[in-house]
Amino acid sequence: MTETTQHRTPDSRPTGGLSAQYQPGEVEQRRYENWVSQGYFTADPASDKPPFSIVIPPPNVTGSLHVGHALDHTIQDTLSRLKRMQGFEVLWLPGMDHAGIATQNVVERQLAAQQLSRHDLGREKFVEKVWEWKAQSGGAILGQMRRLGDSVDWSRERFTMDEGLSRAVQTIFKRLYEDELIYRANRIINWCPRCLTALSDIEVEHTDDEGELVSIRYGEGENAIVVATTRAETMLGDTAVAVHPDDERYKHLIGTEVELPLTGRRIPIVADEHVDPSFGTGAVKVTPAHDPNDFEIGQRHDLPSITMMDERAVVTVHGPFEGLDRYEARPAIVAALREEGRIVAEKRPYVHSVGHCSRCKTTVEPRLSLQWFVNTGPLAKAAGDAVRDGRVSIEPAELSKRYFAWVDNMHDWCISRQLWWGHRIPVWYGPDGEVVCVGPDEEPPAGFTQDEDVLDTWFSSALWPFSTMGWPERTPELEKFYPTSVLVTGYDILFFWVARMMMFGLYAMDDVQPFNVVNLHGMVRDGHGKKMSKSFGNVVDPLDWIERYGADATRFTLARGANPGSDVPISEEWCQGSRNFCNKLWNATRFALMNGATVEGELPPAEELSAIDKWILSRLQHVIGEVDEYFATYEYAKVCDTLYHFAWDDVCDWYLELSKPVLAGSEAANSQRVLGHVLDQLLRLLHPVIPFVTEELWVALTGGETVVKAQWPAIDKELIDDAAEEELAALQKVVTEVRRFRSDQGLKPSQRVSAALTGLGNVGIDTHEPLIRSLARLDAPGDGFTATATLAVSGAITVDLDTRGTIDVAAERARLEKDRTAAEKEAAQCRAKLGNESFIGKAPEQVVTKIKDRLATAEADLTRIAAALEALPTA
RNA sequence: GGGCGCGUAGCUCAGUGGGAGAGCACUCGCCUUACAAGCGAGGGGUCGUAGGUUCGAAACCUACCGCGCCCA
Repeated sequence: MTETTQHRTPDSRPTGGLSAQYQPGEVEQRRYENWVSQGYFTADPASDKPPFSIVIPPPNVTGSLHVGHALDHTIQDTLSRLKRMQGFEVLWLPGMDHAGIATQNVVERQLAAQQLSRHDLGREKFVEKVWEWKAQSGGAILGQMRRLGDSVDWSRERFTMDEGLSRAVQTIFKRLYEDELIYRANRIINWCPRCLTALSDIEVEHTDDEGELVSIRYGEGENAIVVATTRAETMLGDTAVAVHPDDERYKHLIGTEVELPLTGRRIPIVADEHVDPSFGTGAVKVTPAHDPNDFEIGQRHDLPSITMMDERAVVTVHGPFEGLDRYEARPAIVAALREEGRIVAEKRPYVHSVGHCSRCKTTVEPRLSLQWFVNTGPLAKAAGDAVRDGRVSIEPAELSKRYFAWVDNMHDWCISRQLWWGHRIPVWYGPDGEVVCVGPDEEPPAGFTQDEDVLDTWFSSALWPFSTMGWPERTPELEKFYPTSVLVTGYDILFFWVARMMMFGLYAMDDVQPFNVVNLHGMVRDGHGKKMSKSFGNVVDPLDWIERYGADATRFTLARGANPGSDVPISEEWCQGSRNFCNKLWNATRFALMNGATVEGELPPAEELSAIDKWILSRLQHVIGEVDEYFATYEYAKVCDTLYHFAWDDVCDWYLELSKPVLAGSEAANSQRVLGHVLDQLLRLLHPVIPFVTEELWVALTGGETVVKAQWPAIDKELIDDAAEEELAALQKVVTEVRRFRSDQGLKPSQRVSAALTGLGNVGIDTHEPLIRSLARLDAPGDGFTATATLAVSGAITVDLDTRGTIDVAAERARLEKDRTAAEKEAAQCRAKLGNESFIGKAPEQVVTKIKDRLATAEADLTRIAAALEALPTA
């Protein structure tokens, strides 16, 4: 298998230098570099063509191409290439995200290997170090995008931390600040005790974890009250116990105080509507500094907040527990309470929902702290309205419900992060508590110091559709390409990113939406629909597939699985199938070249064409129409499926086989031209999904410069030919029936059989008799022809075969009986319907007619099957 | 707990009122001058369960069972 069969074909016929098998590795790099150097992907804002633009969801600078990117990029590249061929000026803008926490973590890990922390370097040196890291190791994904074939405009690559984008960040921050849409406040936020930073709500992942539920008795005797908690350690920070105001069990206690165990503090018992009387004992401990719900209860009842842990989740309250980590403190405190006889019940394990840092998986600690927030109210309203009024459509539309649920209930967005890598908050503080927000071209007053925090990475990502085009300047790019045409991304970041781009885009761009369409795709899963995970060992590395099967096969596998809104299962077997498909195209084109296929000159007029040529041209028109329709509705799987079947079934299995005799003869010219045309069009249609093999083949076939710039096929209604399609359907039926007979009879393909065909004229295919004979391997009846079997094909065609007396009667009887059973079932179904008066009376006329036709066909079949069975010799 | 979605062939999925489909897998036969990464033929499904609407339900409605995702 290692040796290629490059010169196996007779060299008398030109093959365009194509080997017997497609070798993607040899083609891809060469083609890609050529496309880029020719400038095919460079967008021109001054162009007269209508614009089509996509901004890439910027991958993390730390990232490498995983299979999710491969899907996302395949779709974007497919759309970009399609639109380019359709005559649009296409901008697909690439770039990367600085990925605050992720990148800082990477560099900190490197420092840790040298026993250093970022504090040893200091802020300035550390940030320098991160830039160094980026220069050396960042952006591996960019090279990998080339291998996938991404037709991005490399001349416009951007980075969220580059100068222009930083300027955009500062500009919008100041605007929002001045519009009072950004504020600073002491709030309870999600805190990662490992990353030591605040997180926004959506950077927290909830999972059901095993914990414990401990019931603790506060107070003594009649005034005792039992609270249930999963976080016993936080009792050190309790400032109240809350019950529901209507809870009869506790009415007498409302307004009284109990002693908080282990501390000697006395805390009030308050009534609050938000307490669920059915949870636990119906009484809850209130720790305003360490729980978001408790924080709100605290606000409503004016309770003090006692912070009992530091930023690393270590207990800071003086006493025996001071210095213990939260997980050490929990059992220690439970033990101490148990000793006092205060533990009433313990449930272990107790499964409940726990939040984790989306970056490092550490359990999030709610923490009261001073942070910056975006007031999302008016921004989220506008973001919802843009979808509601149709300026932005979400595809598939069902997912817009989720979008509304999110934007209509958005919490204020915590945007400050206690990190060093990111856009530093442009707010400066004066010696006397002055606060100044500094714009891009402004200087802070002397003696002021800048806020230490940086912005959430998603803050700059939210500006991506316009910051990358030069905003806040009014650039030709913005003029031409904003709003962007489509945003392609996974439904998992609808909230992270899409909603935020909508808010900032509408705000910054005078209420013009950042994109017209949001095309959401699913998550890539393994061949059994399971989530890919390292621990499960089912992760596909797209680069591995590209290496072994080619970028086109990888892309086709992904696109073929991409049904709207649903996840995309892939497996290596299916990728092999895609590779086989590319090879099929390769060989079809090779065959065409060996047989003089050409794209020179006009197509011959219909009246000069054979039914076969007219048929394939007609089929092609339908396919063009279907592909256009499916692209318009983002049905990538159906685009692929349609083209796969047209190419393999119609073109290769039938058209090429039917054309072989003509192409080998002296009157091949018309078919050579039609074959050239069909392949030319087919390769164009496939190019957006599988760019490399189509480019190689199209150039070989047509001698053109590149299929990248070729015009997208348009339907020619003149070429639709129903008569030719019916004719070919009849022809296919005869051939298939004879093949089935041969197969059932165990006749080998090499075994020629004499046969007489009658009745072909009944369906107008008498002229195709030689073809039928060739495809079904039937010889003309010679002297001494004796029919030993008769095959009655529906449509009054009869094939008498001379099988030299060796007919397998049992096999033939079985075959006919199977046909009879099917026909009987069909006839019975039809009769039942037609015998139903309600059906006749209420069903539409064309349905009734159709059923009548079906019955007639079934009855005719039954008659000929009965005759054939009758004619069989008895065993 | 709230919301959304899904149960169709061994696997993964199309089909959304009128003849149960595809890819892969499987069985049988073939080195057939483009392709064995191929060609030809075939087997395989009470469309999750139970009711209902309808002349007619895989599709529409209700309930239940099972699974998934998002949010709290």
